[in-house]
Amino acid sequence: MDEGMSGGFCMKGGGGGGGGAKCGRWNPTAEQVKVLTDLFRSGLRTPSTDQIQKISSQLSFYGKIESKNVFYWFQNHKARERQKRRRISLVRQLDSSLPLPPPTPPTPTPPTKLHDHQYYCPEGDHHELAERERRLETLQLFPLHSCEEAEKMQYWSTRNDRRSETAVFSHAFVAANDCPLLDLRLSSL
Amino acid sequence: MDEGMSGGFCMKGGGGGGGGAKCGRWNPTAEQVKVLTDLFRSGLRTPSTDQIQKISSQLSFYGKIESKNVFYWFQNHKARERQKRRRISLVRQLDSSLPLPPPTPPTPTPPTKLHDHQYYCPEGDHHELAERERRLETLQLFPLHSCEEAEKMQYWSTRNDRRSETAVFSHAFVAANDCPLLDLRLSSL
DNA sequence: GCAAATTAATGATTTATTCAAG
DNA sequence: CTTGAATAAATCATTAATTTGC
Repeated sequence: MDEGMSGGFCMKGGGGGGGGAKCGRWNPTAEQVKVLTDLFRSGLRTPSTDQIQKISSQLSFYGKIESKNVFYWFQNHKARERQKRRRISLVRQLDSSLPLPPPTPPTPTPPTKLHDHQYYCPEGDHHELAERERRLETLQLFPLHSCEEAEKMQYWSTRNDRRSETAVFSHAFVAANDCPLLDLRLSSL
Repeated sequence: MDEGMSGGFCMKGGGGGGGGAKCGRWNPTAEQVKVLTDLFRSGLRTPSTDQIQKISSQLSFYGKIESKNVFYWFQNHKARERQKRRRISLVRQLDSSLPLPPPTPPTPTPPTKLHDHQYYCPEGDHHELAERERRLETLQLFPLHSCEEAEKMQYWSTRNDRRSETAVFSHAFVAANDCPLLDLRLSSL
């Protein structure tokens, strides 16, 4: 069951920089994860090559890391988030977990406290997600969990802004640690 | 902003049967809590509307209760279990800073085409830390036995396979009590 | 022993995300 | 790019435990 401490890093013996074996799998540090998560949460979904290199470079400060690790991390994280959402939607396709206005007609006292909050989705007229969803069903084994463990910081986080991209980088790093605070802006390339 | 008023809803009038008295908020009975807890432990995390209604209906046997109470209970319980788990899991990242092998590949990776499609799949074993983290939490959460099955069943029970749902529910109730041994199967609705 | 005051649990709301659709 | 759907996290608020003084 153990993750396999891996008697030691086998390193990718194969082709230079190519043959990644299961031996020396990247094991991100907490700081690295935090930075990546913050970047993701800040809107970064598919970093460009340049961005990946910068990120990787800066993250190497915290520990061993390669560009591809960054690339994979984003790809996996994005995919996993999607799957999670899909599964949840599936589970509640026809329903809506909610305090729901009791379908039970005879409710002597319709609580005034029952504000029309979020939950509310009576009809189950979901789109034709059925197909793919049904297939996903069998694939899902575990509930869900996200590595969103970032502390709640006052991110203005404007995903739309192009500036945010650069700002995001700095910010993420600042949040992660107070050490390097490097600049990953493309302009600084 | 408008904080002062607080909830400001001492809504009374009690629900149907209840009679006035403590109507500020639901006060679950021991039996109700036991059933809910067993359902949770059986893997039920986000009950559907139908499930909520059934649970609520059956739990009303023990005392006053509403659907939303069930909904909130699961929300809170799930969140607080996770929270508890998070507190404990401060131990991680044991090998964050390894001396890393001397021969750092001169060409970590010339990712010139990251955006096109797959980077380059070495072995296929590239997962991020999220997986490890998730597994850890899962194990800690259900140290007793495999709850994975229950969860799987839960997800499967969406629509195609109702037997699973039945199984989960029956299981929970059987374990929960010694009294009514109620049946929450959809078919029994 | 009881009751007011204080603390701990936990039910109920609000807020901030994320992905998806238009 | 904007809006919709649906949480999960964070927070608020009330009830039950308990502590303390008489």
